[in-house]
Amino acid sequence: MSNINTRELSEVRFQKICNLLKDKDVLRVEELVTALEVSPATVRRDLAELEKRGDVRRIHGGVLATAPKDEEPLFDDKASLAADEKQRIAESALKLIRPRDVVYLDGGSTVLALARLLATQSTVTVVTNSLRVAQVLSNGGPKMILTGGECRLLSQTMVGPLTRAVLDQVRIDIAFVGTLGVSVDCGLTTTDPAEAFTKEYAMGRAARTILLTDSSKFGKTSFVRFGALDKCSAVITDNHLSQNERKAFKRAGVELTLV
Amino acid sequence: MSNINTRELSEVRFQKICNLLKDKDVLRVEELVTALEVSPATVRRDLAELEKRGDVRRIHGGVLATAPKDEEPLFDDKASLAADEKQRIAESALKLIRPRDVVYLDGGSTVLALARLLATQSTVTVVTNSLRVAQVLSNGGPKMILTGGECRLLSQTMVGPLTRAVLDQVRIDIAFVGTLGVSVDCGLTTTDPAEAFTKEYAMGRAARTILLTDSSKFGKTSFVRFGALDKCSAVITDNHLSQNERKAFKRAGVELTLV
DNA sequence: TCGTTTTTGATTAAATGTGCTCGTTTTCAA
DNA sequence: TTGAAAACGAGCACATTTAATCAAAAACGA
Repeated sequence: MSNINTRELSEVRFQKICNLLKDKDVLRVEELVTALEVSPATVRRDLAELEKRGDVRRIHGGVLATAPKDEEPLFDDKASLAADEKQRIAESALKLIRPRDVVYLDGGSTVLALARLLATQSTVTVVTNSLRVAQVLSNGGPKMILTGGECRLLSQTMVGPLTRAVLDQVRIDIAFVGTLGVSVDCGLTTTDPAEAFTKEYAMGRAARTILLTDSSKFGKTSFVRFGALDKCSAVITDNHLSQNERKAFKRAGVELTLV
Repeated sequence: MSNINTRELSEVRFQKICNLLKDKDVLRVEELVTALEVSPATVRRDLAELEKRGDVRRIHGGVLATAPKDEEPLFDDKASLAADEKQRIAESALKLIRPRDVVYLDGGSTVLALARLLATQSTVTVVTNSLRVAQVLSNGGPKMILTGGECRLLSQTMVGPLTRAVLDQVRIDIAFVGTLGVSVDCGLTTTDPAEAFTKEYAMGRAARTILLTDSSKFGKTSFVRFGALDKCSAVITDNHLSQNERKAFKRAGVELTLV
């Protein structure tokens, strides 16, 4: 009576599929058939359900993990992806800050690494639209001004036209911004229009803008553009950047700092 | 005398099911039948009850442990004091909010309790200058707008003239503010001038202002005044308020709601 | 003791999940 | 562009699970 009971519950399969997708971000239906020991029809039904939930993205012949690369990582990334690179980039960026500078810090994990380094400074003033930066600096350190604005859950930032109200009233010496995509063709891009608005506006208010981004973002293009490359006084990234990309950006007249 | 107590009370079974789910986060109905030595019908009835309580999630063929909700590492200092009173005050305040209201939430632990109750609402819009409120609502819930401004470490709020920039651009239906002192003579008082400025400014922008404060603040006077009592449409406090204070405020024409 | 209420177990019809077949769509190479 | 192979979705049959209903057993109060 319980010999057929070896069959798993559907939720367990869902879980397994998601775990398999963490190791290998594309799976064929046939692979899942052998891995889960169920029929192709069941695999397809499972994938349809998971797609409906937004956990995977189906393609002909298989399935992709959602959030391939240019999607925004959820705010639990902390020290996960390229932590070493982000740390080195942040340390390099710190050298550009002078005493008593007013520093703008954008959302994004690389900029957040810079915020951690600033926690012990006290002469600079930090202006930020990032709640995570605010959290890092909320135990003391530099004087901090928040931009206000509508709160965007995914990135934990304050974005949109309302941010202009505060930004209009401050002077920014140096702005550090991150990005989800940077390419020679499209410049700087991100997913959310309101987020893009605030990035662009803050850059416009700053005497200098420094782009901080790990090399994986190069050549990527996201949804909304928030500026051309020439808006950046400098670009700091890690030394895993491919030769092709280095040449392309060099031709475009962008000065790269690789750390 | 319990002659043949072969049967357990249902609550005992509930407990056992929950314990089993801690070891193994998915269980078949069949497993529970053998583990608890009851009929499938009883198991299903138990699961239905546990699901209604929110302790488990049923699926076809079995049951899942509910997602272990991320516990807030919230470093609650004052929030633990008079927690019951604050909770009751917050619950009473919640009734004053109508669907689609724009709600202003001030800093302070009593108002923070109200924010927690609003975390499941989605029709209201929250405007706040409190980073703690932002943290509570950062996992979803109502649309949230932050005022921006200078960050005050002690209270984890955004204060000062810069908050005006955003506040000027929003309409507030109902504002909930806390205080450090409330007295018939001096009205509402707090320690920090910049904090006082923002409280007063937000109150001026709101159609209605509700003061939420536990009874220990009555008769106290702090450093900076941020408004008279008649600026509040209502005052909600706990029922430990002394008779003397009740009379004094009644004479001053303030309507108190005691919970 | 009796009658009532609550809980449990059994029965049955409805709902759900799975694997199969079959016609259609997509992909890839000629 | 065209044709073959692979992949897909829809419908069907079969097995399992579930909800609804009812009867029996136990607990309870008088």
